[in-house]
Amino acid sequence: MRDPEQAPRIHDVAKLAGVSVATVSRVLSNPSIVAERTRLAVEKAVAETGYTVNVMARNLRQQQVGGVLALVPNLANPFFSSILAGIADALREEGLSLLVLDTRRADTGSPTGGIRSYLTRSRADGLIVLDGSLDPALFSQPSCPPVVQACEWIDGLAGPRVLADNAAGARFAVEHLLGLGHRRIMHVTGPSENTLSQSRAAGVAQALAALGLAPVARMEGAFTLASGHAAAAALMAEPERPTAVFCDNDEMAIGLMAGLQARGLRVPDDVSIVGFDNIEMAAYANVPLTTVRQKRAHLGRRAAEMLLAHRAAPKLDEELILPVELVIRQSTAPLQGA
Amino acid sequence: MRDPEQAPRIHDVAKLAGVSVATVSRVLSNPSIVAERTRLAVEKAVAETGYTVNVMARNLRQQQVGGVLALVPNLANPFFSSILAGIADALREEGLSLLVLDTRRADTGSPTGGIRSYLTRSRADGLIVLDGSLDPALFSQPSCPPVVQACEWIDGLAGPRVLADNAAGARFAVEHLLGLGHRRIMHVTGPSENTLSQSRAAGVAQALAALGLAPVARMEGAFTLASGHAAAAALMAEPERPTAVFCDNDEMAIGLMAGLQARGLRVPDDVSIVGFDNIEMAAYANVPLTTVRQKRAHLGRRAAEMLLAHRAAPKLDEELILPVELVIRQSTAPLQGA
DNA sequence: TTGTAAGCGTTATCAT
DNA sequence: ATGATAACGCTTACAA
Repeated sequence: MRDPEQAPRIHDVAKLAGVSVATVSRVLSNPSIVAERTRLAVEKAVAETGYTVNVMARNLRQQQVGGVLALVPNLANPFFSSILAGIADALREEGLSLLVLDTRRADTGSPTGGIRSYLTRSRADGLIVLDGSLDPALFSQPSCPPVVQACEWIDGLAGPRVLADNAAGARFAVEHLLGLGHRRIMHVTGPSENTLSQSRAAGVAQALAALGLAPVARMEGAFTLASGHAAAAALMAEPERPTAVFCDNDEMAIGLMAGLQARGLRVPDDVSIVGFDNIEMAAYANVPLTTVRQKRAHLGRRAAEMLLAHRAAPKLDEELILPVELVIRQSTAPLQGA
Repeated sequence: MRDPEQAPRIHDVAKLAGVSVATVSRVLSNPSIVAERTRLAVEKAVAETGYTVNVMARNLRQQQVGGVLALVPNLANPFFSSILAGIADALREEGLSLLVLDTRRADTGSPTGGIRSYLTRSRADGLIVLDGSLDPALFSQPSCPPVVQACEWIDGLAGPRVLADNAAGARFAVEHLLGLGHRRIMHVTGPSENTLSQSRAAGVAQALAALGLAPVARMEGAFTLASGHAAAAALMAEPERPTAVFCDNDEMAIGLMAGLQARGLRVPDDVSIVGFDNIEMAAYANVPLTTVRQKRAHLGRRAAEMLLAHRAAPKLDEELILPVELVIRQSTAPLQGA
């Protein structure tokens, strides 16, 4: 007899039901191909023993892991975690687990050394990469599972991607400000090497070029509240003070708003502000924030779905661009005296 | 010859190095017990083939999963995701993966049915539960791996826990308001069935009882910006309008602040507000928010460490209470005319 | 329709 | 110090 503390195995169920292990396996995975009599007997035995399949053993046999790994730059950042929520949703529907690796923290020690060991078919059935700053060489090993890039992307890494329409969002934001009569506009950007920053900068340039206007002042931030707050000082220092600011995300916009108000400027009376992302807090900011909405959970879901689709039928280099839209609130107003 | 597309197996390395698979395994897991000559030969063969162990096969053999599952009520909520970041950190140092399950979303369909199938030794080496609303019966199956409760806890589920000192935090908050002369205080709580809400309510009661004061007005919220915003209307409707509010988290405090200001009340001149959590946004709120700091990532890390410790030497029912502290900013001021 | 048995790729026991 | 081999628990040809 087996130690009753141990979890029952398929063998125990088979013995109890008086059938072979193969039949038990069939009942569990494809009940229709087994006779009703036997099926019932097996189901009874399963219930009695409390048997559940050993997922590890099944995965080994089927040469799959049963999980997808998401690589995120900062798990604590709500921007990424809401994308993860969408990914988790789509995966669960397919019976897959979500594995998470925080790339910034994992990197300590050897450069990309900590990460590399996770990028194997034996550890994940697929990869969803949310960190555009990773080395593309990481994904070139033959043992690397299929990859989908989401939200950010890596220069030099081909393959399927799901992105928000960053350029269009930035264009909408600046067009909105231009339409309100603003001409001295400042752009508070993310890090210049970040791919999101780059395409948003392109969108800003498009909006200006369409009206034949010169490029605007720029200030590089870090997507943080603190860097937005710091941008307030930079704005005050401009020889001709901007009347409107487009920030590459809502955190910087809210930080900027706080910084400007602390210096006695009013929003939107003295300065109009537009953000990007439409985080929940945007609607509850000091002055409700005009911003560009992107559906983060939906983006995550689409990325997961694309990964699953590519496992079945790899059509390389598919690129999905999700629409964004401008949400106008109270942080933007017509230029005074325009 | 083996299909060169396939990942190399330990067998391939052994053949190339002219040794047995056992020796290769030893070189990888315990190099010191094999002769230098052979070790070098094996290492050379490993490098040539690009071999990495098949983690799944190893896990099956060693009867472990190599990962810990975190059960979170809402992955998109930054409150939880920063705890996850701490958990992930501690796990990675031990070579374990972080698996994440969003319990609210997984619950769709059968009650707890979606979740139950994840709570097996064959799917996770351990569980970290961040959702106090789950059914304790879920964890009573014999096949359920070790559990540590973190942040929230489940009534009726014994076992190790890591909690912030919620009662003390609430007490600090109310003592602070009382010290400023406030007597008409309102408590905006989380859902009444939530364990956090309960212990914070206890802390509030302690602070009042110490001064022989009567219980304060209460308004039940949902830990969301929107519910805080809604509390503003409730506050205005009170027959004797409160001069100070303690909110069970910062989101509600910020929502409330926005709601009050929209009604023409000033913070802290007309109403003082204290929050809980010290989310990053608290310092950048309209009026920088006085709040109770709890170190979320640290809490997550301690929970993971406790889980790992219990795997080795289970000392049941350990309960770790982490200190919290009051961070005084500008949203609280002495009672006018006190 | 059901049973037998060969793997999946390791690690660990037992010899040598 | 090293090699042969039996597990780990399951799925899936192939046989019957």
